[in-house]
This record gives sequence, structure tokens and C-alpha cells, in this order.
Amino acid sequence: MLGHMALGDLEREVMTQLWDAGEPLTVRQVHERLSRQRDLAYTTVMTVLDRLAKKGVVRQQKADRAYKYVPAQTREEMTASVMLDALTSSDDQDAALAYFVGQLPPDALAAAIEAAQKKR
Amino acid sequence: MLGHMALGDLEREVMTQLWDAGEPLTVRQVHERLSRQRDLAYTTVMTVLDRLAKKGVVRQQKADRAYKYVPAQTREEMTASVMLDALTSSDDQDAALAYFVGQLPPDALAAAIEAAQKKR
DNA sequence: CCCCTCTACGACGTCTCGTAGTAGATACTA
DNA sequence: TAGTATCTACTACGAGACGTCGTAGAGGGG
Repeated sequence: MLGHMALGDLEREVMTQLWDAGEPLTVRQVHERLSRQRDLAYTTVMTVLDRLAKKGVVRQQKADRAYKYVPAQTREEMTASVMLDALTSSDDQDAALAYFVGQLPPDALAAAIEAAQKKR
Repeated sequence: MLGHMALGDLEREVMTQLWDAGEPLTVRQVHERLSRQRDLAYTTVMTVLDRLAKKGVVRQQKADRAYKYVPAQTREEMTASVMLDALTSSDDQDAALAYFVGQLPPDALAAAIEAAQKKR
């Protein structure tokens, strides 16, 4: 159930906070961080986090009284998932991948391959 | 304005017809082809084509009385666009690309690179 | 016992999308 | 010329996603 639904703007902002934090955050903490830039009700943030949890994009872990929320995937994994989804749900995977690769700056591609190689 | 809005299911089916046809089609022609598999009103197809045109995904060309519709991009281009969009709209392009590449079957990647190379 | 903090649940407006009907223009046809 | 078929334009409506909150209720701390 993790695949291929798009996140809304606010949902993406919330994810950004979670990723940037690097550790599980409570609703209150996310709300605080977002409040530096926007004016949002506490419950709004709660609702969004709840929906993200239902989508499987974040996980909740009970911590004391409150829940802490943590992304189910890293930023890169999520981005790569979306790309992979686009690719595999297409009827022309080979051609599409070729075209995609062709549009990439060649050095970026080389760097990515090397980085991927090193990871194994 | 061509970037990054997702197509619905029916919209995708219509695009498939246009791509498969390989030539501009009228509403009627698209409707006929879709009717082989589904039961749809003529105007439904018209609405969808119209919306696709407003999104810039297809172009209309006046032909005689009726419009003909033609995809603005090839299948591969569209798929690659979506992938590229996901990548560039991310905060971690390098890592995401590396991760993506790492998830690909190695031979698929090699084949794609070769195909892309040959194209220039 | 009262207050603060959380979560649970419901609500409402807006947009997108699937689905379609009706009206009006144009053209073919008897 | 009057009628019929064919197109586009415009409107509509229900469902689902999302942004945005409010209220209710549970549980801990003074």
C-alpha cells in the first residue's frame, strides 16, 4: 500500500520537517517547526500526520503519552519510488528509461552509478 | 505548463489510444476505440480530450469540421518527464538518483545507456 | 477536583476526475 | 427547404483527496 499516491503540498512540508529533523517528532514538535513559517492550527498538523500514517508514508510510535512520527522511507527512497513507479507503470519501460537516461547530464549519471556501486 | 500534474485513469486510457493510433484522432475515433472495451458516452470522451488539451498533454488541430487530437509528447517522453519531475523537485537529487539507479536491474540500465548513446 | 495535553472523529470548502446531458452551430440529405 | 446527423461549448453532479479546524473525551499533574 506504499505505492504511487501523490502527496499534497502541506503533506510534503510535513515530510520535509520529519526528514530534516532526523528523529521522530511529536505533533507538537512538527507544529512548532511549521509555525515558524506558516500559521497553522495544531489539529491541522495532527490530521495531516494521521493521514500520512494511514497512507503508510510515516509510522507512529507510541512514546509516553504522545505519538512520535517517523518517515517510513528516506527522502531518496521516496523520490526513487516515485520515479520507479512512473517507469514500471508505463507501457514502454525500455524506451522510457533510455529517454530518461538520455536527458540526464552524463556526469550526474556516472556519479550516480558509482555511488550506487559503492553502496553494495 | 506541461509539467507535473497526474493523469487520471480514463485520461491515461485515452492517451493510450492516441499513442497506439500513431496519428491524430477525432473524438469519435477515440470513442469508437474505447468502446471496444468499455461503455462510454461520446461526450465523456470529448470532455476528457478537452481537459487533456487544457493541460497541454494533447494538442487539437482543426481538421475539416472536427478537431483531431494528437499527443504533445511521445509515451517515452511523458514517462521520462514524470521521472525527471520527481527527481528535480526533490531536495536530494544526487542521492535520489543514486538510489534509483541502484534499484534498477543492472542490465536494464546498461541497455538504456547504450540506447541513449546510440540516439545521438 | 480542575486544568493541560493528547488523540479520536467529524466537518466543510475546494479541486480534480469520471461521467454525462443539453444547446447551438454546421452540414448533409430527402 | 425542412429535417437529421455531427460537432463543439457549456453546465452539472457525485466521489475522493486535501487543506483546514473544531469539539469531545481520556489521562496525568497540581
